[in-house]
Amino acid sequence: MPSTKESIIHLADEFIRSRGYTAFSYADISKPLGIKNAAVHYHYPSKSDLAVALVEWHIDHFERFKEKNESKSPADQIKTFLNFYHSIHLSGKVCLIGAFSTDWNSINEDTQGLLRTFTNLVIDWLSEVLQKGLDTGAFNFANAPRAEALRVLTNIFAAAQLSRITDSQDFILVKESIIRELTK
Amino acid sequence: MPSTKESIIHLADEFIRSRGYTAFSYADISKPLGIKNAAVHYHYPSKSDLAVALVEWHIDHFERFKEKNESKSPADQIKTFLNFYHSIHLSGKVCLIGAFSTDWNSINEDTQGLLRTFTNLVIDWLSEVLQKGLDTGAFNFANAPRAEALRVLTNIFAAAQLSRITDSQDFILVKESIIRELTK
DNA sequence: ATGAATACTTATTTATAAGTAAGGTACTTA
DNA sequence: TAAGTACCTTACTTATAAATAAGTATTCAT
Repeated sequence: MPSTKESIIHLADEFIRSRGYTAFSYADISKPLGIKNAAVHYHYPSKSDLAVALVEWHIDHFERFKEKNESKSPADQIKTFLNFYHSIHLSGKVCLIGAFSTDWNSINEDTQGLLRTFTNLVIDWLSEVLQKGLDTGAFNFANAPRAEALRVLTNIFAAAQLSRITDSQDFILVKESIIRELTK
Repeated sequence: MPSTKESIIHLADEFIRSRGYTAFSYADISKPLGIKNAAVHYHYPSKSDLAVALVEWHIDHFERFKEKNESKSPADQIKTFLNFYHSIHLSGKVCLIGAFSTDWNSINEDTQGLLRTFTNLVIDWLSEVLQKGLDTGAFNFANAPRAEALRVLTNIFAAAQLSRITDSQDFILVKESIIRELTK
């Protein structure tokens, strides 16, 4: 059973990634938990403390994701990564990077700094996996690894955003074309 | 000299694309114009009326963009489109699609519907230009036109978002790799 | 000259947001 | 057993948001 503190983070994640950082309040969190908003302030005194804790949670989560998948082939690692975004798409949300990138001017410097760390962690991991796939002949691309990583990342996170609007097969079109292009 | 009504739209565009829809208020708009917030309500009774008007403005603007560039070659049309996003990147903002896609659950149905129209307008235009470039031999890609259009669009709008976070050459890396891939 | 439309202001309402001070309860450790 | 400490509630403050009702000034057509 998750602690109140964990439940708060979980709900904050839900709201930030479905409505945006400025669009949710402590009342949105306290109500479903059956507590008062002052209790949320007890665990996270300010909204930016909550934002910081959320990014930290995602950093931890991503580190575990890396470890869990490090023995897989580059192709399978990329597929697992894209499947993670597929589940985001199915939930109707966007990813943390997508959410906070548009909320950039509404978050404080600490959150911005941690988000930069997190984003570079993802880009660096993608670069490494793509490079490895290039070395083993599993992938085929002409870009520098970081450029290719950026293209994959921007494609997939923006696909999750765009497909909220067009409400179509667009996410799947993008996802499949990423795999096709990398392995062609 | 722009009318008050035009200035309001312009400021709303600034705020929505730099901070997000939920993060700005009528006071943010009325103050720099030297008017009262009730005057903003006079022109746009509710915030969603303002959102609808803004999307309509972007639709008009995009139609004019299409007309102005229709005589150009496919390669130049794509470059002009990417340069438009480059100016968004330099201004530190994101595009309308990027902004409203993360604010999706905070905007009303009318705005959602118009935004869907606008987004498909952009995707359809990109598809056509890409197809024409394929026919004339200027471009080279294996995807269906819509899939290729989606990849270009998601790459460039997410690059504008991502480069707010990483604060680096990442936007330019993505932009140049799009052109390189299309014309290789 | 007048009445209507346009473009506002003044003044207010209602609701919600973020945050805090002070207190209560229960469990825990010296 | 007394003092912490963790985890809350009650009750409040301060600020801001969206929206509206009613009034004012200016222009413009008849």
